Amino acid sequence: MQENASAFESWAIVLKYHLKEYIEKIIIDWEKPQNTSLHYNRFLYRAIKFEKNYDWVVLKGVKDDIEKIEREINNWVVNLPSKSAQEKATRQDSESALERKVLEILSADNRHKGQQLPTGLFKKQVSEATAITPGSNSCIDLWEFHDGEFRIYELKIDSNQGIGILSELMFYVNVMNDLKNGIIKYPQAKDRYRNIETIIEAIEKGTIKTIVGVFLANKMHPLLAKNIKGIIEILNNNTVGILFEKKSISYDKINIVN
DNA sequence: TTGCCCTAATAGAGTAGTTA
DNA sequence: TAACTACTCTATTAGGGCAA
Repeated sequence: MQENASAFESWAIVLKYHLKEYIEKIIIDWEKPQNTSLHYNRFLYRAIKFEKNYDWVVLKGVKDDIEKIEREINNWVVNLPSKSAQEKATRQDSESALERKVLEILSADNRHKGQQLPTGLFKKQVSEATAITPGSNSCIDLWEFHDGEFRIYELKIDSNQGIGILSELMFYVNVMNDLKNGIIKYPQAKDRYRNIETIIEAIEKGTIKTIVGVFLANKMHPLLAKNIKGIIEILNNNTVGILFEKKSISYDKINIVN
């Protein structure tokens, strides 16, 4: 999803920004791969959400596959953390070490927060046989819930400046938005880790009003960094809808203070 | 020569499944 | 149910290509 060849939303957004006077619509077209895979399913989900979120995006790909995803999505569940996240990073300058530092900062107040929240999609129950998308290590870096706002942080260290950060964050935001809206669900589980009960309770009580995807990075890909305000403006000019005077889905960028 | 970008290889983290 | 294994995926690193 993060690789250049796969991050189609990222390229579409930056093209739409940098060539705004030339581009009215962006058409996403593709052929069915010979061997369909979990990655192809995730691509389909991402493509469908991209078109739903932005009225200038048109899907022209394999119609049967799009319709199949739309038909079955209500049966999907998201996997839950099966244990606590690792406490120690192997390297002090690693992304996971930075993630824990930021979590400590978030922990300074009383907001609900957590790290490494899985986002694998499965049909009805979590198992290898029922996997829809890659799920074993597809996780939201950090999350925070306060006053109706569910914030998803996508953290990148300075050396990781891929353009795919945008596609990755969009995927996480859409999964959480579908969870919030009851389109996809969490399965039953007796063991709960990483503060997941807070999220489940918030979904059940309907207290999540808005999802905010936050780019948490000092350095970004040049096509994003130079014009991040304009990029975010395009991201926020979506058609997802407004709840309680706030966008259901929005994006923001903050710098990491070392 | 230097710095940047990209790619491929590898290490590490997290997951589901299996077994005792 | 805990411990272990196999597997997948992401993050990280090293090295090559290219332009200034």
